[in-house]
Amino acid sequence: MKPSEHNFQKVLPSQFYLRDTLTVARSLIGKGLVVRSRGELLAVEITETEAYLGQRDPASHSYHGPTARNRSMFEGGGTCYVYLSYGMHYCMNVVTGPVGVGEAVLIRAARPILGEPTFFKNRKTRDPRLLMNGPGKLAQALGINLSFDGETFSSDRIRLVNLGRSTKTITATPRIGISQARELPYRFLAGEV
DNA sequence: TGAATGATCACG
DNA sequence: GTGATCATTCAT
Repeated sequence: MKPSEHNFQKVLPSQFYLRDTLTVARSLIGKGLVVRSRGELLAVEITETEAYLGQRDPASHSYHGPTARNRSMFEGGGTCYVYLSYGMHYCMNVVTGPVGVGEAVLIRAARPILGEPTFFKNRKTRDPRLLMNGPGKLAQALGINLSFDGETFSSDRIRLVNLGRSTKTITATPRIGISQARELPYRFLAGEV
């Protein structure tokens, strides 16, 4: 389907986010992320995610309970949690489960659907492979920053939608860039490894 | 392989 | 208040 034929109207229902976090992480592969940035509509298809299981997961920001930074992780399924990573990159998460639980899915990578010229401009690269193949790169391409923290994924500004596609193969592997619980296969990718 | 770069958090 | 750590990226 050409980008112009998308309407991005099939917003994911709140029920989507209330399932088990690993299920949500897997289900987000192939879904559409739509962002309105300075009046321009941007859209990508999610290709890589990681689950962070809250207070039972030592690698999760919410492992030690609520803090000023992770506050939005506890605000319930469908909330957007954005944080500054390594002092220079933003990373975006989809909160899952009921209010107070503190679980979320990190969006790690995607492929462009709409707004590609803006993505290249934001990323300052010419190589399509380096456009959004990492959480910091994805956020930079989409213009995500802390002002999106606490937003809900059914808003006009940022939303998650069903693209009506099915992803044939989804692979699970260990998570990237963590030092705790490295062995757990909580990372999900579209396709084979 | 390591520098960049700054917020966060546990600890005392 | 302090220092180790960090759900990363990029150039070397």
